[in-house]
Amino acid sequence: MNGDPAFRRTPVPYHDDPLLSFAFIVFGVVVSKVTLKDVADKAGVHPSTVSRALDPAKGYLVRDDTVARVRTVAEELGYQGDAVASGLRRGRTNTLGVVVADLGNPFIAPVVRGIENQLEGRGLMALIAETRDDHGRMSRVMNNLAARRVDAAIVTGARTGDERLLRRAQQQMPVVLASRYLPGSGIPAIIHDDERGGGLAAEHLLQLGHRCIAQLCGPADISSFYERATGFRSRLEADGVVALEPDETAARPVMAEGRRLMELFLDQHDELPTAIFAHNDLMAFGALEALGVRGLSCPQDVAIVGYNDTPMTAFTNPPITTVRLPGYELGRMAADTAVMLIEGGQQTGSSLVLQPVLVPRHSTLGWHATA
Amino acid sequence: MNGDPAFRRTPVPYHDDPLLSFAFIVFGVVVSKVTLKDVADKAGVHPSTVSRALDPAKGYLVRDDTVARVRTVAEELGYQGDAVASGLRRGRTNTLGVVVADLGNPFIAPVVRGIENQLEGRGLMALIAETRDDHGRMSRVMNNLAARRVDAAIVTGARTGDERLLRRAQQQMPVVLASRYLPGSGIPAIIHDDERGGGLAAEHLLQLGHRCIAQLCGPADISSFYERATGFRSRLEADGVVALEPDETAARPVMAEGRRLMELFLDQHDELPTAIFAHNDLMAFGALEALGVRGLSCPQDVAIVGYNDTPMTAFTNPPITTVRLPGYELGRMAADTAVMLIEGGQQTGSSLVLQPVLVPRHSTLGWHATA
DNA sequence: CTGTTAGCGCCTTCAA
DNA sequence: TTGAAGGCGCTAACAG
Repeated sequence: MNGDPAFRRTPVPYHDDPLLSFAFIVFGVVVSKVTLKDVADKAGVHPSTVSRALDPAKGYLVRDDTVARVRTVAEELGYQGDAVASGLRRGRTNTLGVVVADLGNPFIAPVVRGIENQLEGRGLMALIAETRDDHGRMSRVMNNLAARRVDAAIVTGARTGDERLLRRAQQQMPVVLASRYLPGSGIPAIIHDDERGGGLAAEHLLQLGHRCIAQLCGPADISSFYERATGFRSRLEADGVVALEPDETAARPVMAEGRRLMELFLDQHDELPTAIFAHNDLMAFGALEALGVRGLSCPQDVAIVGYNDTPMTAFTNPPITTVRLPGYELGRMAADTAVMLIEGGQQTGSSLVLQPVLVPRHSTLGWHATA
Repeated sequence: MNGDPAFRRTPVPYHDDPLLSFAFIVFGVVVSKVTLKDVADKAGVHPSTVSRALDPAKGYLVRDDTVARVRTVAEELGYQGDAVASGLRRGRTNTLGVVVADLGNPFIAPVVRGIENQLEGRGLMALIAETRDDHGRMSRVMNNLAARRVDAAIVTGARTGDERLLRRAQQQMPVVLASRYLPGSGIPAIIHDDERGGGLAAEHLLQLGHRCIAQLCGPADISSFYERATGFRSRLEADGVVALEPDETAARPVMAEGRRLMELFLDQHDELPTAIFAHNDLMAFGALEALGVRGLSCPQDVAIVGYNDTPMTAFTNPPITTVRLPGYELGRMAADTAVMLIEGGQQTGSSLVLQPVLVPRHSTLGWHATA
């Protein structure tokens, strides 16, 4: 990598070979842009024949030896079909938009992975965009996807305020919500049962004997956090326990906000709760930090439950009890749903709901009532 | 979300309004596909005028009031430009391919994030693909990107065996390597100085008094692991210490392989090393597990150094000493380089190399010589 | 400043 | 089984 020539890419008319319409200069090397027509000319057939011969779904229309000849010529010329032109003609780009709130959130990686893995093999690819939980960005992103004529969009970063936007987007492409949904919007969604997840967290803490319990809530305009909160509260109430909460919810479900809410709570309440439910693992770590600063330790002084089962939670100090969500599966199912919608399949009606599992670890199991 | 009507998307000729060439049925609602021509007709101008009026870079060619009128009509009709058609005509898709080895590797998230954030605002978007370190997949992915006429590709998942493939890909689009590079290939790369990173790890351990030191190596055909190994070895040798190694390297840089190599090492060597350098944090955790199974603990029995400074390493048990890489920055710079190449800029010559930093934590600081 | 013309590369009628 | 024709939606080049 020393002193490479400029990497130019200037289209120039190519005169030497009448077969080749165009050529490019790349790294100083002339490279042909071979088109269907070039292949057709060299093979002595019409471009449409080449098109048919090279399309697996249309190959049967062409005589076998013609197909073979065309294939050979295409190979020789290094023909590389143009998906853009094909997309324009067919009205299909074989591209999916994937809209996430935060690429840095560890929960999102398996989801994207599930989507990508499910798309691969079908010739589809994912265009990825990050909204950072910002409505303006969401708007721009959806417009951009519409302009690019993606065949469908999978949105994992929806907030309540985005509903109108997303319904409008639906007029241009199928939209599938993943992980976060918009109740009553009619937009198909693949989600996890967060009300149940919140309930599982509550039940676990109750069983361990906790009665003074707090929760640090994620943004209330995001379905998954709202439902975690509700599920948690109602399970506690069933046992006559009231969930304590700081008087704010997190602006974004990140570590810094977990820390801030924990501090806020400690400032506002004299009595230390014996257990805390943080709405995701990131916030749980923030809470952990805030406790540490005040000389409190987990699980001796306070038990903590997180959410998501982020890969490292098993190895943290202490290992964090958390609610595991099937992120990879969720991604795969969202991709499947999108593909089904693209192909005009029937929307079966209700959202698909995946079930969470509680994973007990030392952050709660290590706590013992000091009575 | 109960009993939504089928999500059909059938193109139908639209007769009621002669202005509108086409309409679609989406969710049972007829939605127009408004084209430039529709806007032009309604505004009483020629399509090219609309095209110019709506293109920020060409707007100055059109009289202000015409621009205003066109804008209004476009708004009224809900005109949404077609980036596919535009791309075909202009020979530019405003799309970048981003090829990663493993979307699940926590190091990759900030890189992708850096790329995406740098692209956003320039109207570019990233098509993402995962190779899973598989040569066949890499081949298919690069072909797919070529067919889609991406303006450039950023490849973070390159292995030595992919060199020919990627040089061929360069004839169709600019290629930028990120994180992993191919020495001598002439393909521009943004990397981190892994030889230095390995050296930092070695130096740290030597300073703490270790003399019996092992390393668990990542795949040798990936530049970054190869250089970590070399940098580590040579720094140790400078102090007359020979790096111990199991007789295999990891097939893939993942936790399971870290565990396997650690076990292999323990089986092959009678003497327990006092410190271990794992080629990334994932492998470090694998090693930690393997040690735990044999009743050994870190840092009391063995000190461990990881690599990457994966977000959670600060919170693990024990917190892991690791080498921090500027992943987000690397992504941004790779995107910048790609954009520069797209715009025909000069390739400045050498690769850009970012510097790693050692982050000392309890996994090494907690170790004390038992002499 | 605006209109005309001519495709970009492909695919899908329709006709032979 | 193949060819001819036309156009997807947009934009660059050329006139005026």
